[in-house]
Formats: sequence, C-alpha cells, structure tokens
Amino acid sequence: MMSCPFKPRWERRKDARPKELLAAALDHFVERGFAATRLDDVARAAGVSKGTLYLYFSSKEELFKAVVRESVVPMIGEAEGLMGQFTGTSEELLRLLMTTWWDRIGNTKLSGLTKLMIAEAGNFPDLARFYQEEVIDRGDKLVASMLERGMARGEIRQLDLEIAPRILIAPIIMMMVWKHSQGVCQIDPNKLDAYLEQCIEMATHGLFVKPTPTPTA
Amino acid sequence: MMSCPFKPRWERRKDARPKELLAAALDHFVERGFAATRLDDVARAAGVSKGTLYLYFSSKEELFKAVVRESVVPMIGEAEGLMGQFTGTSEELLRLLMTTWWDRIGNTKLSGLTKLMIAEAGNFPDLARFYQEEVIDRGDKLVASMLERGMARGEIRQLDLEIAPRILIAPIIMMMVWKHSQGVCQIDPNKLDAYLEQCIEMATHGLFVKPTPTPTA
DNA sequence: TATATTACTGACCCAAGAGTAAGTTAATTG
DNA sequence: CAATTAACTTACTCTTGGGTCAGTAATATA
Repeated sequence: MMSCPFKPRWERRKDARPKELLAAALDHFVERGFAATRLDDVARAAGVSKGTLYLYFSSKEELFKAVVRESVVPMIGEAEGLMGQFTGTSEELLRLLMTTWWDRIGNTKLSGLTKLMIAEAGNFPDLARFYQEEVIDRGDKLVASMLERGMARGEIRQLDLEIAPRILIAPIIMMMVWKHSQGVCQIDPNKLDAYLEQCIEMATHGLFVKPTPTPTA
Repeated sequence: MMSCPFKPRWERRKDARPKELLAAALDHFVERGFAATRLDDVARAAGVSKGTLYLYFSSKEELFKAVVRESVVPMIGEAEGLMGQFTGTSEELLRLLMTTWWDRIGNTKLSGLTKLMIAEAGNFPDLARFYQEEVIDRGDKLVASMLERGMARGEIRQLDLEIAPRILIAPIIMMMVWKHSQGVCQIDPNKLDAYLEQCIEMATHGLFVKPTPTPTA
C-alpha cells in the first residue's frame, strides 16, 4: 500500500463525522448486537479512532440511541401519517401497513435493531426504557387504532386491544429476528415474500378450509 | 452469623453437585442470558466455588448444553409421542400441542432458554448449531407433520410446509420472548391465558367477521 | 510565515470475568 | 490412628473492551 506523499494522515471533517459514525455503528450493532460491538471497530469503520468517537458521542449507549433516533423513529411518524389519511377497507389498510413496515424495516438492515432490542433489553434497562417509549409504545398504538377502526366499521370482529396487536405483529417480528439469527431458524431468503403474504392471508382468512362461525367475544 | 463449631466448612457430595449446578445455571441463564451470566455466581448459588464447577463441566458452553439436554430436549420426545398416538381432529390436535407446549415450556422458566438462544445464537455459533439440531429441527418437523396430517385429512388447507409452521408458532415464541424482556413489551400476566386462547382462535378462525372463501394454493 | 485553535490520535487505565492449578481439607482405607 | 485419596477452595493469570487524556498535526487567522 503506497500512500500519496502529500495527502495528510487525516483530515478535519467536523460535520461529516457524526453521520459516518452513525452509519458504521448501525452496521456493527446490526451485525453483532449491542454488547458485542466494539467501539474500536465502529470508529475504525468510520475512518477515525475511538477517541474521536467519544468527541461526538458521550457513551456507547448514547451512540446507540442516536442510531435509533436517526433511523427507525422517523418511520413511525411516517406510518402514523399514512394511517391518518387512509380511506379504504380494513383489509387493504392491514395489507398496506404490513407491506410498508416490511419494506422500510423488516426487509432492511433496520430489522437488526429490533432483534437487538429483543435480545439485549434485559441487560441494558436504560436502553430498554428509551426504546419502549420512542418505538414500541407508538407502534402498538398504531396497530391498535387500525384494529379499532376496523371494529368500528364492522369489518373486524371484537378483539381485546391489549392482546390482538401483539399476536398480529408477532410473525413479522419473528421474521425479522430469524433474519438476524445467523444459522438458527434460517428461512430460505427467496421465501420471504411468500412468508409475508402468508402472514397477511392468515390474519384475514385463517387456517382452516371451512372456518367455523366466529363466536363474538 | 454463627456457624456450628463442628460442621465442616464444606462437604464432599460428588453426585449431588451436577444437579445443583445445573439448577443454578438454569436460573442464571434464564435471568441474565448466556454471556452475562457469571460462573462465579452460578457456583455460589449452588453452594460451591467456581473451581468446583469446572470439575464437573469443562466450559461455560458445555454447562449450557447440559442444561438444555436436561430440560427441554426430553420434552420434544414427549410431544412426538403425544402426536403419534393422537386420533382426534386437527383442530383438537392443534389445541393440544399448543397448550402442552405452553404448560411445559412457555409458562415455565424454560421459556427463558428459548429467548436466550434467539438473543445470543449469533455470538455463539457452536451453541447455535447444537440448539438447531437438538431442538429446532425436531420441533419444526413436529409442527409440519401436524399440518401435513390435517391437510391429508382435508381439514387444513394446502400450505407451504417450510413457511406455515413458523407463522403458526411465531406468536407463542414471541410471548415467551416478551415474558423475558424485562420492562419491554410487557403483557399483563393475567392476560397470558387469554393470549394463548386468542392465538389458537386466530389460527383456526381468522381475524375477520366474514372470512372470504379461502383460495386453494 | 508565525501563531492560535481544535479535530484527532493512540497509548494508557481499569474492571470484569473465563479459565487454571497449587494447595487445603473432608472422607476413606488399612 | 496414620496414610491416602479426591472433592473442593483460593488466589492467580490473561484477555477483552469501555472510557480517558496528554499530546500531535491539520487548519484558520493575522
């Protein structure tokens, strides 16, 4: 490796650093999890030293929060907007929300953050609280209000709104988790779309050939 | 703390130690995960020192494998037997399998091991391989053959057997995961039974008031 | 070109925890 | 009651990685 004799050993790039560090951090967190990610590696991947990282982020946890704020939090707002102005049937809305969620998060590296939180929340209570408030609570509310809308329109049967949203999203969350569990529970990547389609279908149509009449709760 | 003057400082109890160590290890692994569990603590909880633990288990990973072999592996065999001699309808079988699974694993501390593997498989490839072979592969096969049986009997519609089992079990897995994600995604413990019931109902009946006729794949 | 500023480096400290092995003590045996 | 065995302990080594800070070098300024 020859280095150009007049290129300085490093440059001062105060405003580019945070973005680059966040990008590198996202990659590493997604790849290895929170605890197992080394800040040395993150810094090196961003082309700086660990000391520099600490100039821009005061701790590992703050770095992680910044990553989440930059990447997933804005998407919740987007989804809230999407739902607000929707006028079609509940089935269409269900499909719309699930597919956009999958496009924007599930099928991207962001799904790794979901898996990370599930995996490590217990060991980092501070991160857990942060994520609960900024992401989960808002997400839950979103799905619940979708169901509520459907129930009000008579399209969806009466459901317990503390439970039903969780059951509905579980298969998609698990899908994201499995995608990032190297070697365990692997699903053929070619079948991911089919999986999503099955999730939607199962939610709308159920499993059996002749659905028994639904008893109202 | 007075100690009885004639009680020896410790006893030699060669055959009791492994059981006690495994029990303590299970508790700690479930509570804190694999990486974050300190063998010092496990040993102390079992009333011995860390050195003793290493007399019976050659490494942290071997200790974990032993825990899994003692606790969850035998239950798979049990479930396989249960299915083999079952004669009722698919809906009854589905319900039976889901409830026994919940009774024996989901609703006990063993669910913590499931969560642990999901969380840490990526960082411990050797454990991942072990768990995949001893638990997941066999479990998958079990659910798939249940669905196959139902399809053969004309009770369950034609499904992709690589995908459907996963979607079916996802809500229960997530339930186990949430139970062990201290503070995140908490579900009211009183609603756990209702949650399970909803899972079964959703799988059998689907979500909507008037299920559209199911297109055969 | 000289001086000041500050973005950045890299060697360091320190705590934590897996694994080890020399030594200690309970039990067993003749 | 020795002498022996082996279950158990204690104090140690070694590695890893978050966080720090004194110093260095790129840039701005005069």
